[in-house]
Amino acid sequence: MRISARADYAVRAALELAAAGEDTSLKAEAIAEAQGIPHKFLEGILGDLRRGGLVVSQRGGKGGYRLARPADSIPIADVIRVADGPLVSVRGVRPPDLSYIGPAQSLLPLWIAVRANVRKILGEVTLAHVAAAKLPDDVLSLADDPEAWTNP
Amino acid sequence: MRISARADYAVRAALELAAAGEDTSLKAEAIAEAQGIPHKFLEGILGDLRRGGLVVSQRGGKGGYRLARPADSIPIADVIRVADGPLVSVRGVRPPDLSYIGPAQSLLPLWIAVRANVRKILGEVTLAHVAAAKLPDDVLSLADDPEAWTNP
DNA sequence: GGGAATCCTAGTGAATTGGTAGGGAACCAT
DNA sequence: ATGGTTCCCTACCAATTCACTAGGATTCCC
Repeated sequence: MRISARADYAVRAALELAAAGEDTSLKAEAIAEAQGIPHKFLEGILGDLRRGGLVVSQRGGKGGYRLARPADSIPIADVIRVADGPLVSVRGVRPPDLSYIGPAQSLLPLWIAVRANVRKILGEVTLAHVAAAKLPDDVLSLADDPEAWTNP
Repeated sequence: MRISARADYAVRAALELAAAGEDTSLKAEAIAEAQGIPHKFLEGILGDLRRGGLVVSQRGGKGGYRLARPADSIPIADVIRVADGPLVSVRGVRPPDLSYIGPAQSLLPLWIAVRANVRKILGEVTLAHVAAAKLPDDVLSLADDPEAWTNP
């Protein structure tokens, strides 16, 4: 289960905008430098976020990007979907569109369960949560287990 | 969050072996046909499973592949790791090796929480569970929610 | 108008993913 | 021991992703 560079970069860029405040706009170059993201690559991602309605842009001398809505109304899941497509996919198709035969039939509900769990977390946590370093309690309790930080 | 074709194919192949029984061996071609997997591609995956100690192989006329251990002792997570590397990764690196700065710092515990949740499910469910279509209750209850089957 | 920034298109190269091809090596039965 | 069967290995191909570059058009503020 791989989270792509696009998704990671998109969330980090959105977090910079969240930290700046809803009515402060940042230039793509400033975000790129702050987060160590290739700046032209980031421009393409910010374009996706704009077309997805999550940020608004302004050209010209005092231009830049800012969030289109309050940071506490934007779940991480929304940012990932807009920048990178479906939250969870198997071979590029989303779980309900899969079809398995024989002894693999119960794989479908298994993937669905995994997706439900991922949705629960990424749909609950907002940009405001992460930017303020105040994750919800149920998420924090998952990350608090030292076991969760060990390798395999 | 994408589950690769390799991972999906590997699990499905292992499920065919689990359904066949621990001491019946199946030919790669038979598995490929049963699950609709490109057979030469599958051969490579089965080689990984063999090198990972999950299956044993036999060449020659009555050859094929069979599970190296009982199906109820092989979690799905093991199959995915052996065939496809780390269970969850961000941009190809596993969460504990990431480092974030500024307002993105709390992304790390967030990914850790997501990974912990995925591990919990895929580490608990075994090949025997899926092959017998008898998922554990906690997994089943996640998949039972009709909400979990809807698009975004 | 001029400068500054976004926006759009397009192209390049490396790495990964998904898939194919051919042949060598081992095994079993006759 | 020979032949057929099957695994096993290496190499190759195509598409996609990632990272980066270039150039120009558009829009905005001063």
